[in-house]
Amino acid sequence: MPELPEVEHVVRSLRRAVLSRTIVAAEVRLPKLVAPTSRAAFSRKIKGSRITAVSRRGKFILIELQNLSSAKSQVLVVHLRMTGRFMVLSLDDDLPKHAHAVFYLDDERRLVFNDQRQFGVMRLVAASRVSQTKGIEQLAPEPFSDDFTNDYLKQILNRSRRTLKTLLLDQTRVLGLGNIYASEALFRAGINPFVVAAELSSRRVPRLHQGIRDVLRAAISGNSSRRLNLESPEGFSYGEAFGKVWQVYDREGKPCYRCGTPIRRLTHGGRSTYWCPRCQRK
DNA sequence: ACCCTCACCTGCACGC
DNA sequence: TGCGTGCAGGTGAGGG
Repeated sequence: MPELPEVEHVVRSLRRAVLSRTIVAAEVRLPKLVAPTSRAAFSRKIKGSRITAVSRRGKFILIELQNLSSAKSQVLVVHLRMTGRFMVLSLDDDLPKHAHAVFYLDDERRLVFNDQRQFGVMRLVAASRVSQTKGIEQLAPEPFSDDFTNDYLKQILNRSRRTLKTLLLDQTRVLGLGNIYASEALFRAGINPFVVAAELSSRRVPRLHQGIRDVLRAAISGNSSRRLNLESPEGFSYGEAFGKVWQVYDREGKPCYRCGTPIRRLTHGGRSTYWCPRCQRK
């Protein structure tokens, strides 16, 4: 589910909730979550580790662990995919239905990974190898870094015959957008989602660049204004609940906030694209 | 090298 | 009420 802003928010919440805690035991209940590592090996490696940092790269969550006995530093790399969630529960709380991993902390609490659709993945890697980890090594520059420039975006666009909407979902080209914010970024830029990337006129590239950064920034600050509380799992959801960031997504047939024209939706490749046919003419 | 389709899962909203 | 269909915030394998 989460796109970059939601992952960023999960990272900040994890820092508040579990930074400096030690994992006294780990229990994996869904083997494929940590495959090809066995559940036993995974638990053994993680047990007795202290959480020394929480960060992210794109949509990957990086939980840095210091092994107290061997002084070895490793990183728990987590991808939430569509429905993965972290929660912090007390020992008394019932586990939610899809709790696939439970980390017992040294303060009588449990960090729980819950994932209804079971797409999420977890991997332990040596700290020095995080950037070479499959999935991470090919990622595009962080959208707020100095490397994500208009020129970079222009080059990427020029090399592709795919539509803008499809290209924006490719994390190796543009990092951080998902199906919601790809539509939203294009709306903000006033650009039609079905334009072939290489055919976007040069003067529109900066607008797209701005649209991408603006929507991510707006979503991150919207999320931040309403804190994600890992301790009350029922108390939060991603997306619209966090602020009015969605201007076209899930608004088929409803009037465009800018011009009143009904928002349109098309599915291609099994994914919905939303746009305003007037504000985003070809 | 690129790009498309499908597969991975559960659950919900919808129409009949 | 039940059942079938389509859809859901993401990616990766496999094939053209």
